[in-house]
Amino acid sequence: MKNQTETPSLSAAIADAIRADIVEGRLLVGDRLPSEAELADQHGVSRATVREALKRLAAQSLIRTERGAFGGAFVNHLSYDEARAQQVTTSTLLLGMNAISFQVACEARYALERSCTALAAERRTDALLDKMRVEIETQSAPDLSDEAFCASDVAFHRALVDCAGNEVLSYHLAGSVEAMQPLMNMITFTARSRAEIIDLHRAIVAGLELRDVASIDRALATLEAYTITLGQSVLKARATR
Amino acid sequence: MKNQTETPSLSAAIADAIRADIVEGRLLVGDRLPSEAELADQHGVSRATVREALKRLAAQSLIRTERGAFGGAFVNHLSYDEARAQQVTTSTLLLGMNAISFQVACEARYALERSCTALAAERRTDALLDKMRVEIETQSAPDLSDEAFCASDVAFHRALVDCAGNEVLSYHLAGSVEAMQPLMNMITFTARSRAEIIDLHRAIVAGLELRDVASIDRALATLEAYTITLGQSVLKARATR
DNA sequence: ACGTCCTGAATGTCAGACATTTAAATGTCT
DNA sequence: AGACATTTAAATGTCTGACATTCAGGACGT
Repeated sequence: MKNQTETPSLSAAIADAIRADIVEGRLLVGDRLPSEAELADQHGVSRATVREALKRLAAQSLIRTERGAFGGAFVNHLSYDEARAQQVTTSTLLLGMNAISFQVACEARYALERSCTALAAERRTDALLDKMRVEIETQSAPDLSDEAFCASDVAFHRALVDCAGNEVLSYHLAGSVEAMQPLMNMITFTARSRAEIIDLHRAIVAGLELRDVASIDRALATLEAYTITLGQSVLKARATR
Repeated sequence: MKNQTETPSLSAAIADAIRADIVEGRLLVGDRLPSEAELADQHGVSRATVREALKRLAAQSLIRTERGAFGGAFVNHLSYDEARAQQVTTSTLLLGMNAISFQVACEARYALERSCTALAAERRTDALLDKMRVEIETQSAPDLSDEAFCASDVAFHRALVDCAGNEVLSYHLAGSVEAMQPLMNMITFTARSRAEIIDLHRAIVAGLELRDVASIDRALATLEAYTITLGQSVLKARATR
């Protein structure tokens, strides 16, 4: 939690101080921070500087501000959705900026996803199985765009991880799956490859229904290998272009 | 990526616009943004508003600013360390704010961690095994504080996930393990429980050395069950207090 | 009792100023 | 020509004071 060996800007320092108050429990969810003018007084800086600090915290969804009488900055209740959205933004950028091979990213993604299979087989509900079947139907439409196919694919895997019935696990896994979407979007899915993927999706649903962990793991491993070959063919095509 | 159904503040809107430019590739790593004065002109707002927008982006490590001549705001290269630090902050807050049972968090953590065992057994290096042995030594010191024990525990598991030799996987797993640390810190480790944990750590190292995936998984499952009982005893003690 | 207006406190925005930092241009000496 | 000192300009960081906007709650009148 320490950085700034060089010129620590005041607004960053104030943001760090308030962030520590929140993370370490001195400020609780719903608490109201002092007004900008009061914070400026307390820290001996101008209101503009305090505002920059507050905007930093708002960007991390740590606080929320309300206008009007008895408004102000409040410690925000971080929901799973907000947290996942931030995680996805960060992970997406990380993948996009670090010259990560498609293979490595894919390997990580499916290794993570397999961590839900045992729990998912045990706890899957009919509602989630139905959702997965609906997505398979969607994916089977012949005139579906690549983007829509990818989106449905994400929704399918999202439902799979939700089967584990563990919100924390869902949060982590859904985030890592969604973060892969930009990489997946570069793949053009032929009718042939879509059929292959849909077959594996059906195998996953069947495995969940039978509570057969091994068959789910097998389907995911096959899906991983197949996705990697698809990705490599894209890269090869790009190289010879 | 859409929000603000209500009063979209200008600084938030400008931040969203620039963020989209970065995420969607119109601004590349290292690119310099226009100066604050130019951005203010372009968007028809004051410099203060632009600065608040830039601080939001800086809080997400999307940009970095440099002072002086030919300084400015540059699209930041997001490193694994920065990304993990953010992920940890977000996940820690999420766990702290959502009344998550220790059991659920623990279940998720170990489910995730087991996703690295197959690759780790295959790819573990002597250097990482040595690091894990050093941490076991550290944990064996009788006069170690609970915080130091937890810190060494995190370092041990960090080395374990690094054994998988996949940076992306390490990023996700290390983040989820570190995010658990505040919850782990509430446990007071007796000499007895430390010995138990250290034994399991030894079993993990032995399993890695023999490339015996099943024994690693077994040790992790035992560790999970044991950690959950420790956590529950803390909660029980707290309830009767 | 009920709507209307007013008021006060807070955030959101603006304009202009000054301080500080830093690389590059310029000048100066050997 | 080369090494060093100085100036300069562009940029961020900060401060000040002002005004706009929002909104709960009270005062007021009907």
